[in-house]
Parts: sequence; structure tokens; C-alpha cells
Amino acid sequence: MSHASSRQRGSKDLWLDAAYEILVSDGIDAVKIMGLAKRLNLSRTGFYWFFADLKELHIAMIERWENQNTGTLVQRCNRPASNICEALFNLMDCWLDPSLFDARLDLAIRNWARVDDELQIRVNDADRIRIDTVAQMFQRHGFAPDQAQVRSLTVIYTQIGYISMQADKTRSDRLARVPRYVEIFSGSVPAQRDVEAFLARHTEA
Amino acid sequence: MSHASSRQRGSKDLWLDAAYEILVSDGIDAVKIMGLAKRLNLSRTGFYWFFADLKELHIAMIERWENQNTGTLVQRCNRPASNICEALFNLMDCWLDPSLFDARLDLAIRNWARVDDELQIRVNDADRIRIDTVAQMFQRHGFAPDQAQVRSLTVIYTQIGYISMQADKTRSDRLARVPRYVEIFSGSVPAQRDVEAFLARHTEA
DNA sequence: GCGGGAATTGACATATCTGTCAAGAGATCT
DNA sequence: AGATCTCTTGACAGATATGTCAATTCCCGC
Repeated sequence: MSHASSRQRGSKDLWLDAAYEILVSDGIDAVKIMGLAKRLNLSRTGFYWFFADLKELHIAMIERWENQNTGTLVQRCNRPASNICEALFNLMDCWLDPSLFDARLDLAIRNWARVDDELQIRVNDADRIRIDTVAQMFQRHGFAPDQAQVRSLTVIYTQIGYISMQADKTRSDRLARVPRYVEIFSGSVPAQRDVEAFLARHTEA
Repeated sequence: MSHASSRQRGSKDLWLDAAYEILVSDGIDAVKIMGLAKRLNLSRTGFYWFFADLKELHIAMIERWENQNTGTLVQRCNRPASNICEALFNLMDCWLDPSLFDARLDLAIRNWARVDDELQIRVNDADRIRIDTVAQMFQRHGFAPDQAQVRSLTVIYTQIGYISMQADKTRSDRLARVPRYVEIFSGSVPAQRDVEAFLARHTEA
């Protein structure tokens, strides 16, 4: 167990955290032991005390992502909701709360997967799960299977597209737009009550 | 002018084409002079006859992208159409015809831009143009400005999301789904006539 | 205070990639 | 045939990266 005694300066998590920061901001090709060491003010070779090699660091990073983003998304979709718009608002929480869904990490992992076949398989699995989960949500609210499928794709693709374009409006702009998205995704105007509930839970300072 | 005499084996375009292939399949970090030379069966240093350095190759690649994808998309949006669904079908042609819009290149450029600030600015400019163009298209067909804006975002984000997820259904699956997307984007069921026109122009062998 | 395990380090070996340069090969014109 | 322009090449230098290893430091229990 790492009881982080004052003596030790490095640790597995320290290297891992630094690796994540670089992955998210500069992509996997920028995750280099040399750079991490410089950033942590540690000697480069100390890395090998905690990891066998770069590959082992990569594996640790992938596992951390897997045990995070998709899980939360599925959870959100399975929350009880009395209509499709309310259900969509529940899902949209992920767009606004980084603790629910780390969008930048998701994007970085996707970009990485494009050049790593093994990882691509895992990403595809995650995508299948996400798409099916959202489609089932539409079906529970009365959409026919093929309708539910395309609407699910629209929701998921829009999210990925949004992340990857990062038009970076202010948080309030983004928030204000969510009800419009819900209207497009569901094909019906959300009830005032549901809109208010959504806005309320994202306005608490 | 390069009149490609039989003697010369290399050429600017030869290196550039190879660079594109690598960019699209493995990302910008894989575009290395050494690798290109090996692939072309040329000596690595011959590269420097055509380009001053790697940076110059990068600039040439970016210019080629700029003079291509966004232009076509804008053109498609400005085609005459008698209703929003028909207009959307015109735009959707880009999704199915690689000669109109090179989706994989677009994605590769976007990933590259994440680690190249100068390029990111140019990508942002292109995105702004695309979003505005699509929004104006919605407005021409009677949508209020804010409605048009969110619907445009949905269309653009969905496209980017689709590209970047590459769920890689068969072409016919993709084709069959387009009318559903149009229904979601427009909020109304497309006329049978418009659906048929769209399917017809993508079915000629 | 001292022995031993945990963590850190610098020196070394090796690989990959960029860029420079002078020499060389080939077609073409005179 | 010889000059010349175009393209190609191998040798060299230098930067950056990974990974190994033996030596060292530092704390903790004894």
C-alpha cells in the first residue's frame, strides 16, 4: 500500500496523474517519460521503479478511463424519468458536470485509439454499450426500435462532436442551449417543469 | 513546372501524397521523413530537394485541406432547395461522397490541431464558417435565429461525431439512416419525393 | 548507530529522427 | 564530347527518446 511517507517524492499515482494531464492536453504521443520527469522534477529513471516500461503506463491509463466514463453515462440513462425529455436532461448532466464525465479525457482516448488497434477495440465496445443504452432509453419512452437507434446515434455523435470541436462557449451559453438540444433529440418541446429542474441543478454555486 | 520526366523518381506531390496517407491513417506524429522515404523507396535526404524542412511539408498539407473540405460544404448548403428537408439532403451528400468531403482527412486535421495552436485557429475559422452557413440555411427555411443556430450545431456536431466514431456500418446502412437524421434535424418528416431523389443519386453504380 | 529495504540517481548503450553537405549520376542542349 | 542543370545519395553531426544497471541515499526498525 502506498502510504506516501514523507521520504518518497515519487509514486505510481504521481506519474500517472502527470501522464493524464499530458494525454489530455497534448495527446498520447506527447506522453514521454522524459517530459514527465522534467515536469515532476524527478529523475527520469525513477519511472522504472513504478512501471516496467512505457507500455505498462499506457495500460494503467486505459484501465482508469474504462472504469469511469462509460459507467457514469449508463447510470445516468437508467435514472427514472417520467418522459423522454426528463430522461434526456438526466443524460445531459454529463455534459455539464466534469465529475460525471471527463469529456477531454474521452476525446484524448479516442484520438489515441485511432493509432492503437488494441485500444480501438475497447473504445468500440464502450461505444456500443453507450449507443445501446441510450437507444433503450428512447424505447422505454415509446420510440420504435429504429427511431430509437437513430436518435441515440444523434445524441452520442453530437456529444462527441461537441467535445471534439470545443467551440468553448461560456458555461451559461452551453447551459441555455441544452433545452434546445433536448427538443431536437426528442422531437418535442420539453415541459417547463423539466427545464426548470435541469437548470436549477446546474445553478447552485 | 514539374513535367515529370522519366528520369526523376521523386516529386513534391509524391512526398505530399505519402504524407497524407500517413496523416490520415496514423496521425501527424507518424508523418516522419524517414518513414515516407522508406515507403517511397527513396533516400531520406531527397526530401530536402523539394521541401526546406518538415515544417514546410506541414504547411503544404494544411493548405491542401483548407482549399477543399469547407469549400464544398458551403457550396452544398447554398444549393437551391424548396424546403428544409431537401436542403438537408443536399448537405448530406457530403457524408456519402468522399470526393465532396474527405471525412478522414478532416478528422486527422482536427486531431493535429489539438496540439498545434496555429492550426487550431484555422480550424476554428473553418468551423465558424461551416456552422454559420448551415444556420443560415435553416433560417432561409423559416427557422428563428436561435433555433437555426442549435440545429446547425446538431448537424455539424453529429457529422464530426459520426466521423470520429466510425462505427463503420455498411454504406447501405448509412444511406438508409439518412432520412431519419433529416427528420430529427428538421423536426419534420421529409417528403417521399425528396427521399427518393436523395436515394436515387446515391444508387447509380 | 547500523543494517536493510525502498526509492533515487547518473552513466552507459542503443534507437530513431532531423537536417547539412559535398559528391555523384543522368538526361539534355550545344 | 563536354558543360550544365536537375535530382539523388551516403557520410556526418546533433537532438531526443527508451531502457539497463550498479551505486547511492534515505528512512525505519532493531
